[in-house]
Amino acid sequence: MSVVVRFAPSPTGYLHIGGARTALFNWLYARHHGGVFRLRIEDTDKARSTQAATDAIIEGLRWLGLDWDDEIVLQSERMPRHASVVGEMLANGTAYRCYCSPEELEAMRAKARAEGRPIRYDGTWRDRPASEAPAGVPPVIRLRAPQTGETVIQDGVQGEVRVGNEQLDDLVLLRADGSPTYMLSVVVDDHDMGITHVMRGDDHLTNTFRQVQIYRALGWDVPGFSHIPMIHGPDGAKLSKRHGALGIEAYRDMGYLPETLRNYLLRLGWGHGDEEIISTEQAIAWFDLPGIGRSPARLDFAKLENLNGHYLRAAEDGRLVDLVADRLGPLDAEQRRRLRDGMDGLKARAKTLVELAQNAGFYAVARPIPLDDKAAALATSATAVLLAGLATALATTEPWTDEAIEATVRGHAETAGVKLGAIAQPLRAALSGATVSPGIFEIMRVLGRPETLGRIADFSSRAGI
RNA sequence: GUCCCCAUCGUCUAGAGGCCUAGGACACCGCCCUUUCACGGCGGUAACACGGGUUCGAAUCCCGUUGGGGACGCCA
Repeated sequence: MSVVVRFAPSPTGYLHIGGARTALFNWLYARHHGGVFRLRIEDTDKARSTQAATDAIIEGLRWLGLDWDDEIVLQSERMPRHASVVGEMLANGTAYRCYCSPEELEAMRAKARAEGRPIRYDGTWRDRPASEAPAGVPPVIRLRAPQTGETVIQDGVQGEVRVGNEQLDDLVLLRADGSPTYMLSVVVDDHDMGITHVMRGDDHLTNTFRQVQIYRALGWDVPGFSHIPMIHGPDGAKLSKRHGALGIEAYRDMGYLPETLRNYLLRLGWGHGDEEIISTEQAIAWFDLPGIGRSPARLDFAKLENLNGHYLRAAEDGRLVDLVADRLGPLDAEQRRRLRDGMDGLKARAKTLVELAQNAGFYAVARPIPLDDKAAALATSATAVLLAGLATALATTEPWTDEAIEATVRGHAETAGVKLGAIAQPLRAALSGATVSPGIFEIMRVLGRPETLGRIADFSSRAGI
């Protein structure tokens, strides 16, 4: 049987990190099995759903590189179908009308809670004849669920999970206003879309029992289920905005690469021996249910950063120039050329694009370049004299390569009788405006002779020479 | 309260009864490389939650405890 899976977010917020992982797992599963990955927007809650959220989810999936197959299904457009299914259930007796008011239900729940019984609908209208229905009260439609025995699910991750049917109650399928509930909609849509395997967050595990009951009532085949553990914040508590329940676009803005997120999210709750750095191609080849863990995982930004550093170093220079340019503002051809030529030294020193852009700034500024406090402190008459001498030597250095430049600098340090470090730091300050930077020989090569000499001259005049 | 799930270094995990003196990665600490900071290399600290079983033998199986998490809506 070919695999058909789906990602079904509700557009009440952005694509958060847990949702992104669920989407990734489903996508990987589909691609691994040569199946189909579909996207369904569960927008039946009109009050909370927004177009902006839908757009953000779609944009997030695109950015992550998770492409879906076929048309996007909007659950709201399928409401007539949901209602008609309930009509059939009403006709064959697997569902019934309930006229309880919200107040009655609340009292029922409060009583059950007080008496330590399971909190569930007591079946008041399960067998009452329609003739007793109160006038003018629109009913909800409830599932006539089995009251004895147990409901069992074979979960691809959690194994066999069972619960006594007395724990479950007659859930609402259709609201008083005629709109379908989530429980009903998911089942009907998954069935109609031909979903063979449902993979979703652990928080849905207990919902699954109820959904299975709906499948049974309808006489439909039950799909496979796999419930993946949730992602917790660094402190082990539920993910909050403070930690990481941010939209995926927030991670993009923090300077993480999509391939980093794919790799990191994959390893959060899934493993393949000791493998850590896993390309997407490799992930598709390896991903399957048995590798998914059963316990919840915590978000670890330190590891995310480290991984991002890895992918930054592996990324193509041209692409990084574009990404950095997005953050630095409009760049001219010369600035882009410098960034590109200096990218090698730059990318080894950054964990995120934010850092990369920050560190690359000195290549893009015009003379005289700004110096930070530590760099400015190095601009003394002594260092200025040292650099002025170096500038003279640099004026005739040929060819303008790292090696030749290095030889000139080392030679000048020797004739001046100072250690390389004594000349290297002020030089770094003059060229980059900071005391931390890529290698100075590389910087000079990238900057070119005129700019290099110009920056040194600026530094000297700043020191009053 | 009722039900369900989970439990290996600080974190992510490897481990499917003997290969475990518990492996890898991140983080942390040393050392090396070195003009700074990184990168890289080498080394180190660090875990089977607890208590009972089962077994010749348990991180691995069973039961309980504790601790986390989740579900109990006319939300999804």
